[in-house]
Amino acid sequence: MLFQNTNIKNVKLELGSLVKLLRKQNKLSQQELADLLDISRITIQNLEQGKNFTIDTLLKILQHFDLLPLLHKEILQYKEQQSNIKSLY
Amino acid sequence: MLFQNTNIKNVKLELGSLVKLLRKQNKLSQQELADLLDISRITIQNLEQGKNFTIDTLLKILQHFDLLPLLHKEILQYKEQQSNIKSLY
DNA sequence: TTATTTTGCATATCAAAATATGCAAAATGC
DNA sequence: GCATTTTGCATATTTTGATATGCAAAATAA
Repeated sequence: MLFQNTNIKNVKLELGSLVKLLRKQNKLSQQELADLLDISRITIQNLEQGKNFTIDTLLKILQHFDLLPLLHKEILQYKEQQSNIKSLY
Repeated sequence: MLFQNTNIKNVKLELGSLVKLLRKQNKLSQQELADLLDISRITIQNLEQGKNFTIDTLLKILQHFDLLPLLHKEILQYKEQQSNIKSLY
């Protein structure tokens, strides 16, 4: 499609799409990834399809693909940035 | 503390800390933010304290502070980047 | 200080995420 | 083509996130 408008539903769909991409690039089936993370295949399936899910599920997956440090850094940087902005007033 | 080691628990704590920062900068109480998003104060309290929570709760909060487009963009960019890397092999 | 607001935490209940199982459709490999 | 693997989806059950309420501690304001 031409563009994606930003709303909660689409962000969840994109997150699901990203997880599926990472899983495929690592040549893992839903069941294999589920077993590695000690969660069920259905949980991964629901996440990949844009259903609601918990932050623990997402972070377990990101951790497996070594993306937790990157996310952690982004959060810390954004916090730092926000704190600095406030101090200007 | 000197540095934060990256694990799931700490990332959840940082996310909670970020939400609290955004809420305070906008001079909202937990109850006021909860009312605006039609969720309960306890849900926001748990998120801010690093407990487990759903992606819907987080995205509602980010949406309120106009951070959904930024997150959406980051996800799309990361997906694009990953796809390009794979095509090199 | 004192009064007011906000927050943290406990308990209990409700709603929904996570799970288990089975099976058909789709994708993959031979 | 056929066999195998993977995925999607349905139903039912278990687990847990979300909620409501009350109250004490902490923070804020007066």
